[in-house]
Amino acid sequence: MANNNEDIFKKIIAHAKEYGFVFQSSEIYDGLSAVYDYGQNGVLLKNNIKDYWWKSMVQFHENIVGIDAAIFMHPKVWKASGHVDAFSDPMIDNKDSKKRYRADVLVEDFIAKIEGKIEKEVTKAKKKFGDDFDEDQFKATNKRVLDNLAKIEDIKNRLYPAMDNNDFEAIKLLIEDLGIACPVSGSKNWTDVRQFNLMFDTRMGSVADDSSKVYLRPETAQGIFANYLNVQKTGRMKIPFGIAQIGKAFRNEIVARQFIFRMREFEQMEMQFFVRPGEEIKWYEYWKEFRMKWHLSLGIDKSSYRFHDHEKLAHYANAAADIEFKFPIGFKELEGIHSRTNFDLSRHAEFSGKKIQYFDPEINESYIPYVVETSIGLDRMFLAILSNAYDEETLEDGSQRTVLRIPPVLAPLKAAILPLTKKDGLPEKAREIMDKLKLDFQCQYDEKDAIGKRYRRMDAIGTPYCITVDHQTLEDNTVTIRERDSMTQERVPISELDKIIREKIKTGELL
RNA sequence: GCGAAAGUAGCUCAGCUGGUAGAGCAUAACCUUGCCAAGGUUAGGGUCGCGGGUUCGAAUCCCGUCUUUCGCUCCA
Repeated sequence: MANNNEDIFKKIIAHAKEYGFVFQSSEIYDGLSAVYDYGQNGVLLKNNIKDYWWKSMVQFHENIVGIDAAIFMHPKVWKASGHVDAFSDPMIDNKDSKKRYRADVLVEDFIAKIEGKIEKEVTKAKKKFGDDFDEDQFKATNKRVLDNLAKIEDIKNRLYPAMDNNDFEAIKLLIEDLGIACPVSGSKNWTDVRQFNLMFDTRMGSVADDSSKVYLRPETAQGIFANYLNVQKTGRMKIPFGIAQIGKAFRNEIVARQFIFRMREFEQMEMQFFVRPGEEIKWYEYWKEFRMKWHLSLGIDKSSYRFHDHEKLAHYANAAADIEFKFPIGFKELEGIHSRTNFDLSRHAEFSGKKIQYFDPEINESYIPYVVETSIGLDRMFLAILSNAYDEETLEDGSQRTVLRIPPVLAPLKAAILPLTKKDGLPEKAREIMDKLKLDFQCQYDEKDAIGKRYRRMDAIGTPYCITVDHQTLEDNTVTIRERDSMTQERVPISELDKIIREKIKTGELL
């Protein structure tokens, strides 16, 4: 069964490439690891997902507005958010146990062990000498203690300068010299010390010194927090209100795999909702429910979704849950709903020196707003839609077709216009219809190959409706409209087409 | 990052122990048919992932490298 799911996942990846949804980046140069491009159909699907999200969050909520912040931000933003410090530690791996440690922590643990030895000596001596025992004097005279203290001094004199200078070779050498072994495997078979900063950085301006270093944002949220005052003031926003954003973020993952599930460059759709302190849990519950409703509005089976409440909370959160989706690779995080307290805004107030406060006239009080965040991975949503839609159907006559049952509102193409034959004026008539419909819908005209084959081509990219122009069309201006999932056809007047398609697409749309 | 496997046309693959690359499907043009893919004719498309070595000669053997897949590890 697990194998079966893996196979399906592989098939979906192959299908995504074959039909122009997702290509590996720079494929002609052997590809770039964990970076992907969206193709001619992929970009349409992706844009439709964005649109569906944006409408439900911004257009349908009077108290939510959008922004589009730059990817570059002032470096201090990432100091304030904690991203710089949390991810600049030197790490070392044990090759036998495959465990990873902070290199400096390994050394400090070693120091702690020596300190433990000293402590033991002291306790022993205390027992021996009783009340007359002078600890300081003992430490200053006992040889074993002195040796150990000198050793600690020695280690510290090597460790801290090396840490300050990011001299990883020196740290590695220190670990080797001290003969530190892995607590799990007991082995001294270490990799080099490496720094894993999840943030990409680059230089701004021409001077290549440290002061011009800027990061590619590892999350879009900070662009919202940094603009909180701007938006609240210029938009005359009253709490509770939200700021939404769709945009790219970048994380230099050590291991990024599983197709577009984990990429180094990815896109988030986030909304930060600012609330009165004490009301955050109420809103947290509200957004959890609302976001789940949004997913279910696409008509995907309920059993494909579940909540996963976090037990271990991040430093900034007081409640957090994931919406997980049943990907072919198992239930995985698709969206996060987090109650972020006032951590971010307070930190930005502190680091920027600006007063980030909201005066709440209803309770006559000033406060730093609390934040409830909804954050969904656009690429993951794309993958969810794609893997849910993929179907290899065996028809009544025993033949097979591959069909993407993408919700019509998200489908790359809404309709295909197909003349039944290439002559008798049918192409001309079909072109007429195409020219009219393309003003409202993404359509494709196709006259190549047998009609059945053209239907299958459209099935493979998830086009929900095929409009076929036949000889009767020339007589009474009606066409057939063929539905992707049921493969049934109905005959309708050309003049009604745009209305009918609009109505059909609307089915299942949110709110 | 560690370990294992793989990489030949857009896709799926063949090419036996080294002798200078093939099929089916797909694509394009034309003909034929005309409501659920795969009729006919023709054409385009590959320095066999990349680099190096061995050899008279490498898709084939060796080394390195890149990418992918799986397992481990990581994932505020």
